[in-house]
Amino acid sequence: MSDQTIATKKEITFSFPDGSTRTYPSGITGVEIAESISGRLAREALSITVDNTVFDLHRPLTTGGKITINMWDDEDGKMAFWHSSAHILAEAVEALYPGVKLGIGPPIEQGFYYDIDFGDTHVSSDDLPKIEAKMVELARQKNQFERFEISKEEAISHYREKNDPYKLDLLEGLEDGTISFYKQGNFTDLCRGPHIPDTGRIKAIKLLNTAGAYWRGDNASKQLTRIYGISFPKKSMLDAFLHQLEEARKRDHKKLGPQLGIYMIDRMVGSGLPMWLPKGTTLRRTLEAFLRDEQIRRGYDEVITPHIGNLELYRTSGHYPYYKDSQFAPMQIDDEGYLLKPMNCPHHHRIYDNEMRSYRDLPVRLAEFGTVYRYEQTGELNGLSRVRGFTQDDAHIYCTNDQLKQEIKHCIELTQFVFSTFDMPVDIRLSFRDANDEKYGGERKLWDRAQQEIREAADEMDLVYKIADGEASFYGPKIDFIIHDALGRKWQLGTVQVDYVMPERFDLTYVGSDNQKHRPVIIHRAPFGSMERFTSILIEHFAGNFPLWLSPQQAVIIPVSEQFNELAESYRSQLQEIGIRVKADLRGEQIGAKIRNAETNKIPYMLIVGEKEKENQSVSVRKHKKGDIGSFNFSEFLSIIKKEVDEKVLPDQDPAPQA
RNA sequence: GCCGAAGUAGCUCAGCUGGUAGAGCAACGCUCUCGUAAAGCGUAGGUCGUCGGUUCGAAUCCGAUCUUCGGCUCCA
Repeated sequence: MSDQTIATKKEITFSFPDGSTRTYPSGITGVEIAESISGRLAREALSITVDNTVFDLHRPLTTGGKITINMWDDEDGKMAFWHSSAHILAEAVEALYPGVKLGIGPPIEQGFYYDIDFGDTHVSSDDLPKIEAKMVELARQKNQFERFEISKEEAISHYREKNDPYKLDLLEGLEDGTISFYKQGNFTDLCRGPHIPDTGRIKAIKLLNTAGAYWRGDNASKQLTRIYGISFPKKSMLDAFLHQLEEARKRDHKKLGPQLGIYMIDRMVGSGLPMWLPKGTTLRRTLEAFLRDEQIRRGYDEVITPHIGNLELYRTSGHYPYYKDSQFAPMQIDDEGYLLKPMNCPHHHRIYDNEMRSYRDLPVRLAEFGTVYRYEQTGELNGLSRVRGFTQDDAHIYCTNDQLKQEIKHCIELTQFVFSTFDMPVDIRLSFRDANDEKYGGERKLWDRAQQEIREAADEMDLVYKIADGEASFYGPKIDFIIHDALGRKWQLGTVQVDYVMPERFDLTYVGSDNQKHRPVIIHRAPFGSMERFTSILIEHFAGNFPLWLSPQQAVIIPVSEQFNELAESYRSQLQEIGIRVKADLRGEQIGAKIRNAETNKIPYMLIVGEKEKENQSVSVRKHKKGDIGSFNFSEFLSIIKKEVDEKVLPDQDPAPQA
């Protein structure tokens, strides 16, 4: 960069996001540009982006281009803010723990962290308030972030002197002439930047937790202490963030799941092996029925395959011994090795190969809710979302190369339909191969064609997508669906993957119109991914307040007193008759207690019956979280509730029946 | 697997520097027969995750181990 060049009389022109352009003398800084527009802009600006490169606001600019002055709401602004916060964290730690060695301290999606080698000192979350207080003190000093460039040689001797092996390791990968340092207060760090103008912008700081993290993410190298934190330009933003955290904590499926009777994990059965309780099973079977019906409508055939398979099957697929470390050890049966199945595909491939396939039969779409077992490391297990035994909503589509594009479209369409039912927005990522040919199997020519067709399919469906090079699986490119839940968190769920490798390995063929054998291509797809993981996300997405069609118990009948138990029973059987999951609460409790009980169990409908209802065959309806919605003729209510189930109405868009 | 934290009644939690466990809710029994988020009284319930050590004495101190939580690594 030539920004060190003293500004000449040259003029440079910037174009702003609104399309307007302005001309300034070369060497002008971002702050000065902001000031020329408004004082408030200058006060709140955090960084400036020129033609996709982000600069400090105090950096003299010598080339014009498209600029954005980044505020808190701009991604580039926020990243600079959190990056600068990480520097303050490091400054505070250096002040409190002299002699520590610093690793890296980047901004992340929500906040920042710094990896630090504390030597023999143990730092735990108990120490965070102290560090946090120091950070606040340093932030208040309003120290400027000063940038300077130095030679690689100087940088190396600086860190030799400080005896910091991590920074020296980082320096090795850097070119001379591109090395910059940033200094604020008493702290200097090797850093590419950019940073916010001064520490005073940071008004609220919270250190969240500590964790071990391997240097450079390599589990063979030393583990450093990572401190996570977040910071904001306003105290109120921190409060809102903490409130959001609290919300997420309340929705935690590990808490809500067992509480609502969805699942349990029992140490005698084994960790990572969840058991679906009756209510959870109802929920899961309802989800499965939903997807199964859609699949049948779309020409899938359902199959069922065993939970174990001969080791030979997995040698053929290549999964054994390649994934040996993440599988349960094979068992010996009559001199042969058997494996608890880690995926369903090989079984399905053998079903495909069971008969002679003609091009007229294709595509063959085999679907199975197939349970698989994988050995996950103990530290990885997490409620329902990371387990050792789970069920995939798996399917394999065997088709010709000419059918591929159409089939990809079908899969995308099904996946989108599924997520729209839950009102979950979806991001689409096309995961393609990168230049490292070593990583991939199958013919390059076929890959290129598949990637082309995936892209065409996405374009023809007017999808908005991102392309991620290097994210493909080893056997083919794929489309990943990343959904957003009600709290705005992102989860990668469904995938649609193209596979050229397995047809070769299993020698799968079909007879073409030319009477010659041809290779089919396989699409692996799973909209939910895994029933366990998807359920965990559903629980958190809805905070346990499931839409009526998914609720394990859809209604409870509450007689005002025991005198009306008979009426309650009669209503219950009529509701059950039309397929509603309903119970009558006939306990000798008071009505308020029964209602409270139903509310805490998140039962969508509470139907109160007493004298009035007995007289005119009506029902007083109370909705979960909404309260009393009035009285209905009972037979009228039957059709209302039936309709709500059939239409899969979501809790929020709920057109509450008017009394 | 690695770093850090935590495990007391079904649940939520109390139990100070060692003196052998306590509350609320839930459960069960009785009374109340009740109109939209907790009726009253009573009963029962714990070898304080497990094993070992220190001590006259351990929920409390030490060690090991298991499980869970927050991360790291991994994820066909």
